[in-house]
Amino acid sequence: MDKNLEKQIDEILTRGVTEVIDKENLKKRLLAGEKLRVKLGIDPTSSNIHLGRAVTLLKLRDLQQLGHQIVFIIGDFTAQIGDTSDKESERPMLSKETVESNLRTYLQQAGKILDMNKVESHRNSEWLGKLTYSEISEQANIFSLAEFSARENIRKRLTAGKRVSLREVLYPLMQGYDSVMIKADVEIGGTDQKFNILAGREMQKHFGQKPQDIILNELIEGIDGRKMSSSWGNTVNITDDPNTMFGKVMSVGDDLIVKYFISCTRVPLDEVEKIKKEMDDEKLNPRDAKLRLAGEIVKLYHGETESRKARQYFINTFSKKEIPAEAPKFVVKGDSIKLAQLILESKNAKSLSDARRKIEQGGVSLDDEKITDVQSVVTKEKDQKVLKIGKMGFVRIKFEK
RNA sequence: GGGUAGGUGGCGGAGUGGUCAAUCGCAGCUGACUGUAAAUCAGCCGACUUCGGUCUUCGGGGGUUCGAAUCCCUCCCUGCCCA
Repeated sequence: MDKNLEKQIDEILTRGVTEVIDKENLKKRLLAGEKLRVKLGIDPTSSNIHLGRAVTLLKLRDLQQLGHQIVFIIGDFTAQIGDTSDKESERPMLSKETVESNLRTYLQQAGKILDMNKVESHRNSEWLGKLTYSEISEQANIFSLAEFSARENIRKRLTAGKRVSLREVLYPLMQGYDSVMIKADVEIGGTDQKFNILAGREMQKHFGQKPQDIILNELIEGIDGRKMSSSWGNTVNITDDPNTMFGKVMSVGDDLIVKYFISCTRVPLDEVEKIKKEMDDEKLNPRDAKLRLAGEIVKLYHGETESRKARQYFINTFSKKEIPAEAPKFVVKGDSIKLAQLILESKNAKSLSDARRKIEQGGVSLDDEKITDVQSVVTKEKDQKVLKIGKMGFVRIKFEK
């Protein structure tokens, strides 16, 4: 047996993974060199792929590199139904147009991680839209109401007196039927998907197939420590520009460093272990570990050069508080402009009142000089000077006729 | 079908005729501090303003009143209980 392959497989089945069902079986099949069909359900409810979702995609990449067939199920049908997994409220149904545009951006972003030429993909509207009432009834008969109401997120809402629609209950059936249609060997997803993915096993058995194995990935916390989710606005998106991405990772709590290293990077595990140990022994400053982490993550999505630049930018602007060399330009037509207006137009405030507030509160400085007069006017003597708004906003002012 | 409770700012949730642009918590913003865009602390947190004020908001529409988120009518939506 190839020792190296076995090591790789072990890593696939453990790194950032919370649970594998059925582990023995899956490991055996992977070792045997079978080409497995690995399913990922994509829910085009939001177009941005964030680090949390990328955990799963990275795992798929590992599998793809071993020669397995990745199969995307695009939930264009289910997206219009709404999933309940780990949601505290009902998800809205989405229009066809939104789903389509989300999908396009999703696939483009997924291409940053996976070789999309080798990915097979299907839309579940292909088959779900054709099912008849009697077929749906047959499938619905596989499950009982008790199983559904026992799910934590459903039960919580039920006891809290929130509405749970019948429509939502159908969701796992659909996801499970997807597995049947593509004859999935393995399905991958976040821990929150456990129930839905397990439903796939039951469905497959019902239709005379071997039940799929399951890899459940760890869910990672967002920059505010809560679960990373688009609806919380605490995500690091893989399309974030290098500086933003770097900064967001730097703002993550210290206790998440190791978890991020494991789930969001492919830094060798023995190195991660070393970093953890050195931090525990206080030989390594968590800040430095985080600098490395941010660098690794940015490198994954933007490449080595950009990663190095982002690191330098961060150190200069936040640690040394320098004004960045490449602040975005803002062109002013004419000879002068009101400061508040300038802040608004350069998108550093959401309204004039907001801009005024920032000035009053001492958040605005021009050419290293704090300005607190709300009525200030910027004249063209300040051409090419840099305006700083808050901690992150920089604008180089350019006057033009 | 019967009963009942509701719909308030990004979210949660007070307020039940004037002192309400509306308590409070979360999110957000600014500052101080810090290795950090973390934590903590302080302030801010509808829009516009010549900083005196002005305008638009409490599910939609209509009404009563000097005056309504608060009272009445009507429409729409939702929860819960019973069938």
